[in-house]
Formats: sequence, C-alpha cells, structure tokens
Amino acid sequence: MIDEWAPEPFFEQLANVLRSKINSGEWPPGHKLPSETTLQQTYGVARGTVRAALDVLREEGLVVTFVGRGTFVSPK
Amino acid sequence: MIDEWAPEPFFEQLANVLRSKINSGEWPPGHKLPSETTLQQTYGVARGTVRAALDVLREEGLVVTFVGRGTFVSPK
DNA sequence: GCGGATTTGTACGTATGTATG
DNA sequence: GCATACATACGTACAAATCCG
Repeated sequence: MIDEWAPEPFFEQLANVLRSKINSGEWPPGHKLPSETTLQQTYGVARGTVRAALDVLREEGLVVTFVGRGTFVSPK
Repeated sequence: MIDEWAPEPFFEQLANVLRSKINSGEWPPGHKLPSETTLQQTYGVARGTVRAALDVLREEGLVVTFVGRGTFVSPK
C-alpha cells in the first residue's frame, strides 16, 4: 500500500489510499475508520504519519474525528 | 510567554503570541520570522510544537513558508 | 561553482493527559 | 475501574531546498 520509493511522502500516500476507500464507497458515510493504532500497524508507519494523513482528510471535510470515539466518514 | 498551567495547549498559546506580533505590526508583511530552531529555544518548547503553532498561522493565511528559506509574514 | 551551514519537511519513537465506552 | 482512542508534547534522525562565504 505504501511505496517506500514513491516520490510522495508516506502521509500523502496513506491519505490517498484512505480517500479511495471513501470515494469508492467501501467506507460509506458514517463508517468508523480503523483506530490510529490499527492504521499504523496495517500500513507499517508511525502514528504521527497516520495523523498527518488523517489531517489531510479532515481538512478536505471527508472525515470527522471525536476524542475517545474515533474517526468517521463524514455524512453526505 | 508560554504558561505551563494555562488550559490552552502550548502550540495554541504560541500561535497567539506570534499572531500578536503580526497584528500589532511588530512583524510587518514580508518580515522573516525566527527559524523553528530559534523559536523552540526562545519559548522552550519542542520543534514539533513550534511547527504546530506555525500550522495554525499558515491556515489562517497570516504566514507563508518556503523550504530552506524560512517563514514570512504574508504580504498585505 | 563548491561546500558547509541553515532551514524546513518528513518520519520515527515515547510519554502523558483527556474523553469515551 | 479498566480498556480504548484521540490530543498534546517531548526528543531524535535524516532528507531536501536554500543561503552564503
């Protein structure tokens, strides 16, 4: 999923991967994303990198995050 | 400058401090801000915290950053 | 133009606090 | 009370772009 040799930084690649899952409908509105800990294990990156990727999606309005609950795909 | 006991997080306090310098005219448009390394020493916080504060100001459009050059107060 | 110093960007790890379940 | 999950903050290392002597 994450290409060590791609020119794009990891957090950007990860943002793209997650965005695809949302745009494709694999993760519909309201769907809870895996936790940051799960994502870092799944993609083999540090938690800070996961957070950077989620920051991108938050700015795009694609996801919303709640402390203690998790990150969810924004409602349509 | 940074109040250890304030309810606001450090990065937010620091953003406020820097924003004041801009809004007061102490740092006019085009002025080069101190480097992240200098800021972290000046305010006694980690570089990540400095960057978080600058992120806030960048989002507000108050400053612009260039790799290898520095961060500058946005032109009017 | 070269080479070192400076400055920001990315990425890692760790610790602690706060909110939720 | 305990486990889960995100927020903040620290530190470190290296890469990339730029600046300057």
